[in-house]
Amino acid sequence: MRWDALEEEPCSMARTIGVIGDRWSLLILRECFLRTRRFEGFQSALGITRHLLAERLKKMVRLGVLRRIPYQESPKRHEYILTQKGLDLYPVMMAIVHWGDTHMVDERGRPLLHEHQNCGKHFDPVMICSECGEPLSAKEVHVHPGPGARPKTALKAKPAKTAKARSRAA
Amino acid sequence: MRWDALEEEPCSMARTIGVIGDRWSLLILRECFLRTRRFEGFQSALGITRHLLAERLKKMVRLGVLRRIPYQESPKRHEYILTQKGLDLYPVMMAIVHWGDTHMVDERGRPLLHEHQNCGKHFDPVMICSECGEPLSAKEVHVHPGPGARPKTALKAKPAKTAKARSRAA
DNA sequence: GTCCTATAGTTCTATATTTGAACTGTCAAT
DNA sequence: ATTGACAGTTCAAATATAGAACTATAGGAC
Repeated sequence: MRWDALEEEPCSMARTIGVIGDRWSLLILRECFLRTRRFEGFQSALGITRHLLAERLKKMVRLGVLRRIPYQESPKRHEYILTQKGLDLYPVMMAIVHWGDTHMVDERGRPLLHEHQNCGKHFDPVMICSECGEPLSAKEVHVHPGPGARPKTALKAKPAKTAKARSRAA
Repeated sequence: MRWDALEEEPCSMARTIGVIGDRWSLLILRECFLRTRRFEGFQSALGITRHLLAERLKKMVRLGVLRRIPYQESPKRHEYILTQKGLDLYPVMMAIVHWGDTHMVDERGRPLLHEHQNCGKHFDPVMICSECGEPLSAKEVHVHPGPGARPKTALKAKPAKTAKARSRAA
């Protein structure tokens, strides 16, 4: 499967993976949320090759996650800022960070603490049901096909052939 | 940067990306949450090559996200189920799906609807602050170094050299 | 005006990863 | 004795990423 095929899948997760499903895009977005805006900033913070960085920034601009805006003339320079669509990825980022904080920290503890300006406290992100407000767990959720569903087919339907079946066909 | 270097980073996001930061791992996990358990099930649902599927399953078992348990003897067959560590990825999955539902659907609407058994309603996942219960947005959160932080260094510190600097050195 | 630096890229080759297709091995059913 | 289901493994070819150098514009130092 090619990357652009993902965006056509009748699955919101596959489509989103087409946007953020590679490590550099996710790390670039982390930097965006930490207020990095410029090419050199991303490059030195991440150690990503300049080639790939240029590529990924272009892609995320094309997909509407980042906007490229000039911050000076002569020489022309631009910076990359999150669009609303990009800002909306915040829960994804926080969910990822929180899982890492829970399962991947070493003995020294968390690398970053998050403070909610609203209440002034260090917090963890918690995911709840929009309807009843209770925390969500996988076991309490059932899925149903929605209006954009497709008859049950594989991402790529293709019957396997055995060696015997092939030799028969030949 | 190599993949295994990610797991050493003093950043919960980088470490998590080392686990789930590639498209196939995420799609395999999607299938796990949709109750797929077996090799052929993953393969036919995703169209992933058998080679990579075997590889990724092994990796996720090694990382403690999946457990490989026998479901029959002769011939020996195993299935892959989520550990608690794997189940804890649910908020990450839901956040990804929800972003796709918001920003990547076509005119036909959502491919999947989620029903919360608790309240019986179709819902969206909402991320809130564990302390005050208010929904989170990027702008209301400040980050501070935690106990596991490291003095400010790049993922990979390496000064750039200009052509001139190089010819001087030669 | 020549050199040096900062910034934002582009280009090139070497290496690593992924794809696609075929092959292996065990057992049950026909 | 053959076929099919299942869970992989193997290998060549295509694609992506890493690493390093190069290009371009402009400001300031000398």
